[in-house]
Amino acid sequence: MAITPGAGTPRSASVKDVAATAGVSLGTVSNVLNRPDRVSRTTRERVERAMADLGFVRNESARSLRTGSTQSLAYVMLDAGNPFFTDVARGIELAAEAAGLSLFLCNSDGRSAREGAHLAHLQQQRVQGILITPVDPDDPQLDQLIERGTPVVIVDRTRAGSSFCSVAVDDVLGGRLAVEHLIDAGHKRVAYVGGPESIGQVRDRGEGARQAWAEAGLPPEDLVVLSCEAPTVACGRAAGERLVGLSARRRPTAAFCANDLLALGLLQQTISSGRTVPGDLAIVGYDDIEFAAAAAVPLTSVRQPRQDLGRRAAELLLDEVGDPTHQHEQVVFTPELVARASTLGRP
Amino acid sequence: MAITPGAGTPRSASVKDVAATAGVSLGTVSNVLNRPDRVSRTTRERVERAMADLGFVRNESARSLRTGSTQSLAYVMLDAGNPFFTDVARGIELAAEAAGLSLFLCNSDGRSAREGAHLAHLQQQRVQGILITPVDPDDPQLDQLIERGTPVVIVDRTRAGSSFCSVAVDDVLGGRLAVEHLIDAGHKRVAYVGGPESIGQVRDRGEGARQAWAEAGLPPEDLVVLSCEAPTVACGRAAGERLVGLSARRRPTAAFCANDLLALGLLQQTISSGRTVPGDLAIVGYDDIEFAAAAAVPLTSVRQPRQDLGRRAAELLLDEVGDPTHQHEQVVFTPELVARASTLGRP
DNA sequence: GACCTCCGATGAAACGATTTAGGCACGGAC
DNA sequence: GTCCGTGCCTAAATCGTTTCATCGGAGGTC
Repeated sequence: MAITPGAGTPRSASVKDVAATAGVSLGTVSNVLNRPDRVSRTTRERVERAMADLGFVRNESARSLRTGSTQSLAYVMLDAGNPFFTDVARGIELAAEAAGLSLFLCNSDGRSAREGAHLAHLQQQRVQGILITPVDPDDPQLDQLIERGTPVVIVDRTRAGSSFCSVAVDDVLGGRLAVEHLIDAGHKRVAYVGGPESIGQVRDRGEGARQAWAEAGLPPEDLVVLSCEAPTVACGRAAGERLVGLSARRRPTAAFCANDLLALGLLQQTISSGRTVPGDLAIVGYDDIEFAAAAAVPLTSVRQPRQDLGRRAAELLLDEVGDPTHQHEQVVFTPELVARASTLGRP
Repeated sequence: MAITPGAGTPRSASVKDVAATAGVSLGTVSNVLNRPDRVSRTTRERVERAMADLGFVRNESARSLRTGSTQSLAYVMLDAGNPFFTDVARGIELAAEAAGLSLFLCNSDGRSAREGAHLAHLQQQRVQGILITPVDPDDPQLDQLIERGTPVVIVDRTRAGSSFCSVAVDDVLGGRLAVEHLIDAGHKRVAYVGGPESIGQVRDRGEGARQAWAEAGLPPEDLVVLSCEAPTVACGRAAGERLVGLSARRRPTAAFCANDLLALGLLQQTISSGRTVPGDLAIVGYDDIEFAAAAAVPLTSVRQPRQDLGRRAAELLLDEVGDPTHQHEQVVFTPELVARASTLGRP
């Protein structure tokens, strides 16, 4: 009985094997792969046949070693569990696909260390470029990437200097829209439920809220700021409990939350504690994720063009990769308020 | 005035440059990188200094070409927008991180073509192994991967043969749990809102539902099956409209949905059309995603150990990669019903 | 028949890391 | 003084692909 040769690891066929099988030279196989028009039809078919027979799979490491470039981009997400970022990722993916590149998604999960590890690895992989929503936009590792030749585009964050392209949404405006909407509805005491101040978004949205409040001539102390540890559903619930604890005189009649996760948590806590939305508390969220509209009391929210955000970011990156005269650009999208039952229902 | 040398692309430093700068040979630099203990302290420090000065970044392509293996895994997700899969991904990531490997996430978005492109590319990259929730578990491309030496673990799906490891949850049991719960609550007419029958999960959960129904001795025609195009929030809403269209005599008093997205859509449609949950319609979902508990009427749902699913899958893959005596294994987790207000509230 | 052209195929030289077989210097033991 | 270990380092081969200068032969022209 014959013993299977090389039963250990079959180690896949190389161009050399293909060349031998097809009876041509190495260079010809490579031509079939990369410039099929330079090879005669009969030879090409013979080579393709050999590839199929041997189960040849091109070794991307060797290819990119030789050519000095890869066919991939990467997006380092801040939180893969937040639908906002997965929608952004989808926009990026569409652009990458259109350009014939593949996209790797990495999740930093809000942890600097994890982000750093991903970046180091991507740099070693020599990806064409990196899109990132950074834990900290001022992280010097980002500068180091640029210096060492890996283009970086910052997504949904901005940075003071301009050695990067970035794509973001005007969060100050978003904050204004939300609070103006509440003021128009007649609310005189409003809570701003934010995440930690370390997040630029949270600061900007709060700033927009304050601006709108001041312009309406309302007393600053009636815009109550609640800080949360993290912009999550659980923290939104906790914020709801803090609101209940306030005396009726000081209790806001409306809340603007820094994102939809917070808003959904707050919504749930409010309803399950027996109060009504928007009767006892009107709620505005931010991001307009799909679940916002699907909440049992559909959530008024500030919509960001998530997919466009991703697409535009990828386009900027591709331009930077392809065009030596590329100029860095800071794109700012305009958000839009989507009013739904959580602020519109009868009180 | 001096002209910046090589102003085009700086082309990063190689081990050769480091060796020249540090005044040692190439091999020594490699030793510093891979077996620092074999290098004297003074030499090592000199080399490390040179690396820092030159901004040396190891070229992973060259490394993996030479060593024949990479330091990465990949998870090809079916739908990155579904929190269920992002939670699974997190479990995988934890295991990968623990093993010192990096994880690439790819999103097939339910499209075979996209999935195929990702798989081909990953194979060319020579990733150590692939975890996948496939569009079609019987896709021959998966067999081809195995044949050509890339280990594959199937996640949240199963396959008849056993040339793969797989990790899944007992969906028949999950379906039973859901419907038994509704029967216990006294419902005599129940809808099963499923996705397309092409999805194994949808079939299995439906099968469990039918089993429970039959065992309770209830007439089969009172378990109404509604098929949806896709298991999404929008389709859940549409299903709600179809339910409303039924005559009061034929209209179910409860619905079991094949996943939480469907359930949330159905919940929203029901409430916004002026009916109550669970009064007019009790609802059970599946997956117990975070948003299920956060819905304004918290959703009863069948919980799957999502993160454990991912972790275990990654462990199986790592075992397959590392252990030549590896035996394929089909792990099946047990789901659990989490009862909440959407079935428990006063009618 | 000599010469030129053009197409297609060839083979060797890279790319940047790892690995392995050796080489050199220094010290200690006899 | 010779011999042998030991500790550190060097030099060269290698991984699989792409690229580029080159070569051979078929066909056309004078």
